[in-house]
Amino acid sequence: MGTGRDGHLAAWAEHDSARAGGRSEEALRAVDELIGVKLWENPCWFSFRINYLALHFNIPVYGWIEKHYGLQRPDFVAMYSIGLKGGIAARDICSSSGFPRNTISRAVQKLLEKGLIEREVDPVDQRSFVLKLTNEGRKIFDETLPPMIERENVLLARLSQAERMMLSELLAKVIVDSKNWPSTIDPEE
Amino acid sequence: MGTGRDGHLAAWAEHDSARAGGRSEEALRAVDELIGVKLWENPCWFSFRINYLALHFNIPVYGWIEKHYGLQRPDFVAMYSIGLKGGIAARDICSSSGFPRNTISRAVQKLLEKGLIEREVDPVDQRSFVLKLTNEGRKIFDETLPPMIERENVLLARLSQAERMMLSELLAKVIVDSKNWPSTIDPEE
DNA sequence: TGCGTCAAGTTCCATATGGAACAAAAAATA
DNA sequence: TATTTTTTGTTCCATATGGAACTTGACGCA
Repeated sequence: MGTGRDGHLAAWAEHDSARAGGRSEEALRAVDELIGVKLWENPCWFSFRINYLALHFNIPVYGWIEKHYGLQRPDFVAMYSIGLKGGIAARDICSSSGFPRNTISRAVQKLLEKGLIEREVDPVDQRSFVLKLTNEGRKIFDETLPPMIERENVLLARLSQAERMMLSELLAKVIVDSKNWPSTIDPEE
Repeated sequence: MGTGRDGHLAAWAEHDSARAGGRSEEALRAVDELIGVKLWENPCWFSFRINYLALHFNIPVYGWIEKHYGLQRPDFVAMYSIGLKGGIAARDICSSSGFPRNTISRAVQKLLEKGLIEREVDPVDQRSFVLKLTNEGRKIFDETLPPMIERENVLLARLSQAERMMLSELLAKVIVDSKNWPSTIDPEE
């Protein structure tokens, strides 16, 4: 664990050394005042950075998709998931995306109505359905990929190829451990 | 820029080398099937990872906060922002958190009603208000910090201290560039 | 000084969202 | 086998959410 036994606040203090190392005077002035504080003087440095980046990907990308295809975020997330791996069930989309069952249920129905996916009863489990993209769905999937990738490249523009690989590996290493994360914070639950 | 001129899909191909390098056979089996695909065979590797991590911080943390303090996400985000830097205005919370003006406006009013913050008219701009935590607000801020930091440590448990610093610096380097990101994807806007 | 434009915060309103209860099938248990 | 418990997807409903219009004050410019 490392930092665990030192208590909660130790992590903040330890992280201070990273602050001093990583921050240039130029960087301090480069960002908005409060963003700077949230970036450099924030005990929850990780969650702010993650959320800030997610935000600056999601808002433009999902805004654009809704405007052009009439699909909102849960709809597109479902379609994208099916596009990445055909034959999955709604439950898989839930667990990998974090959206609740009912939201994904609605998304699936909307995609069916629009003719972007099709489904048939899973032969080995009569309750659930096997989901696949239609040609129409695949077309949209293919069309939306480039602007999404482009947005990622905009965000990552300052990182070299080596830095991107390093970032990719670090984030993957964290996520691979996700099966060990308790789903709640509360000890008494 | 680097990858920019190679076109959109080049980034995916280039990233393939990272995949082969970073992924162990153990890692492949360690995560849920679809999560594995989204992690290792996803042209939008960055946004998935960021969103997945944000999710697994936000849901337990904000769920716990709402349950214990009756504050929802925008409320707490506003309070946390003010706690990090007193004297800010609502507009600052919007730009650093991505929540729209009306949502933050409601959050501020709720915090005022609960006596967690106080505000006075900004002397140099009669339209806006200077926001500060009350003692009560500061108390909640202090109480919520440890479990939030603890949740970060749970997520980052597999990373060494050196890896955390590396991750911290890489993410910061990306965010410092955020002033250069266009707010939209659409070229014709 | 007066006028048009912009920015901060609020209010209104349509709807997207998620919790909870539900039905049906599968799995577990006895 | 019979019975309980879990899982999958849907429906219902209260409400959180964000777009758009609005008010008021600041700012630019003639």
